[in-house]
Amino acid sequence: MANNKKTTIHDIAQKLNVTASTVSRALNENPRISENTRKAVLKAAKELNYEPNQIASALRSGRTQLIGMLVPNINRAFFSSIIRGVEEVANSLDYRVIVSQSSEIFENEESAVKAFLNVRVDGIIASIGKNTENFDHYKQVLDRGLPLVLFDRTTADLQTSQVVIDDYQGGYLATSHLIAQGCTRIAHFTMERKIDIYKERYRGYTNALLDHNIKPDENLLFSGNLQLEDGREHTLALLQKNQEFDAIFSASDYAAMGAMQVLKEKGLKIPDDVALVGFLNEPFTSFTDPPLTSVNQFPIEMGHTAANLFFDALHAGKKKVVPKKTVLQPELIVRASSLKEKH
Amino acid sequence: MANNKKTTIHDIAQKLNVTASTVSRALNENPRISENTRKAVLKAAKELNYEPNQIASALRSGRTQLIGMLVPNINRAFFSSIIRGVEEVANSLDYRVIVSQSSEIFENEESAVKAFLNVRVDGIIASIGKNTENFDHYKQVLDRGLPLVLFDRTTADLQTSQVVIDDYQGGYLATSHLIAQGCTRIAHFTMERKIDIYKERYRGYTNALLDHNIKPDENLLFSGNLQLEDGREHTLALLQKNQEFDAIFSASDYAAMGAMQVLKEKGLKIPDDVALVGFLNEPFTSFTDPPLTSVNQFPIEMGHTAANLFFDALHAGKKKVVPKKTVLQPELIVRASSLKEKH
DNA sequence: TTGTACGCGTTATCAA
DNA sequence: TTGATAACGCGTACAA
Repeated sequence: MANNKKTTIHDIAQKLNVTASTVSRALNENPRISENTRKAVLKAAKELNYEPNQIASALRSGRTQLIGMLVPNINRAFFSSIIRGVEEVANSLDYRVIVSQSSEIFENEESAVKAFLNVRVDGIIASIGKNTENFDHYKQVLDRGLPLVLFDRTTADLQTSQVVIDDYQGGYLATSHLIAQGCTRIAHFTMERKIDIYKERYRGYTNALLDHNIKPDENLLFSGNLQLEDGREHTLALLQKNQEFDAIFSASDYAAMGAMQVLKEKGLKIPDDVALVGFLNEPFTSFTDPPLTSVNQFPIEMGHTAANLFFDALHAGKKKVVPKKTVLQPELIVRASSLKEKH
Repeated sequence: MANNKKTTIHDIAQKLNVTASTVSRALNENPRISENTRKAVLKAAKELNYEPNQIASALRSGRTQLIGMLVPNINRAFFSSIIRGVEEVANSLDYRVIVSQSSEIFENEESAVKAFLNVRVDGIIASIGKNTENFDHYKQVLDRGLPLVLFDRTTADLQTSQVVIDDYQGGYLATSHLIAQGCTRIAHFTMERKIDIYKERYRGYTNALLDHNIKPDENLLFSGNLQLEDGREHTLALLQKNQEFDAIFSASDYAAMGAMQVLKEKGLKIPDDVALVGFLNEPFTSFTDPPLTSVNQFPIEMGHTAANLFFDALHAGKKKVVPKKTVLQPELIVRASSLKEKH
């Protein structure tokens, strides 16, 4: 069946007694072509089962229709959903997405960007690694005039478009909700990093307290890696220090999960004794017992936005547009872990 | 800083007063070159900040170092872990992975494969969509002599390498474990599809019963889409029909989760009244209450294996090797949902 | 061991 | 509107 030799525009040209350039024009919606030859070319192309060679096209035109996408971890629901969002937009415009993951390792991040540049991607969409403090590899991308869009984990050191969610608002929403449920002694689990997102969530938490005339208490603040184990430790510490508390707002669902485990082990009722709110809206949050209230970051929409910003920059081309920063509003998904009976 | 013009092998050649072909050979570990010039070229390349243009190389050599990877859903833990596994191997060999998702829609699957061929990937690693019954697009890949590796969702209609887990063994392990816990009335949730995997799990279930002299009972068998809602319905049906049962083996964690919810709502104790085993080992299984026993499919290892099979086929080149089928052994992860007190 | 010459398939720039 | 020609950057027979 399948021809061993792939047909090229020359084959089509030969068949129609025209030149390859005419065929190329016909295939690329070039206006400098008559409607008749255009139709003839399209017909012949179909007959000969022509498939364009994008590599040759890329070499000549300098455009590969490839987007390099860099994420810390592909098998985290948040990131894979963002990839999905980017893909949806990209594929609809006939672009392909190349994915690499840094695994939060700086060297991987550097080499992935370099690899992207070597395959001559048309641009890069990336989320910065936790421990990255040097951005030269990203600057190289910008120096080459390629679009670079950052999402979620961004930095002010790079003058480029970015999309984040309003982490402050997320922290504020979560905390206000707990206060509305009657909680006044609200602990917070956070992480100390250069990354802004945790600071913002913490700021939202603090301001929500202040706005409701509750004085933030340092004894209720815990910093760690926000993994399940950290949540367990923080909660045990809370209990051991005999701190009075009636709620926990964790900047990550995993640490919230650790808290839930410990609270249940100690016989405390959720949410009546301690109300619980996480952050990320990981898939598992609806499967815990009780289901965990959390902050949804709309990852698919974030992917859509990142892709749109990318194509904006791409189409702007040389004439450097002002980088745009899009801030998405998060949503508090209220579940049983924080919803007290009407009081 | 960054040169606007990217340096090519010609620039290096000029600087060293040699020809581009010499530079090319030096850069490609071609043996037909003296050690001296090789070193000189490498030095000059570094000085001029040379980065190879993989597009030009691909056009000339016919190899893009790109692997097209097709999955039903990128944001399912099982699949994103497999992607991760493939990436690890591929990147270490300087290959990049292009990911597309079919979303279980046949047309997407077709167009993704076509897009892969257009960018001239060196081969494809894919998992077949649920509803796919026509494999012509995959046959085209094979006709072109490109490596094609199928994972998890495979078909006997295609003569190509594949990697699956031993679903039969998974079903057998799960069921035997429940029997060892003293269960004799074990319900099974399955799905009716052309895909083999569910049939195999069911076969494992049946044979485990028979091997322990338990007669399979059709009244304990439920077929659906294996989503949470299906699990709920099946369990309610079990209870309403007043069927005697002391365990449920669900071919999916989601349906098992639905069962867990209903059982708890009805005041039944897990595992004492009803023991519960799922399949997939989704991340959430360790966060449920009680944690859910499940069958681990080692997705990352599956990705490694798929990549290795891919490179086997790639290196075999034209001399069509016999397609290999690798069967990975699953592992039962025993958690509290099925672990009864010693009896 | 190195150079010469050409081609991979397409697109861009002329000129007609 | 179409054709002729060159070029994108690299790899590889073949010759030297």
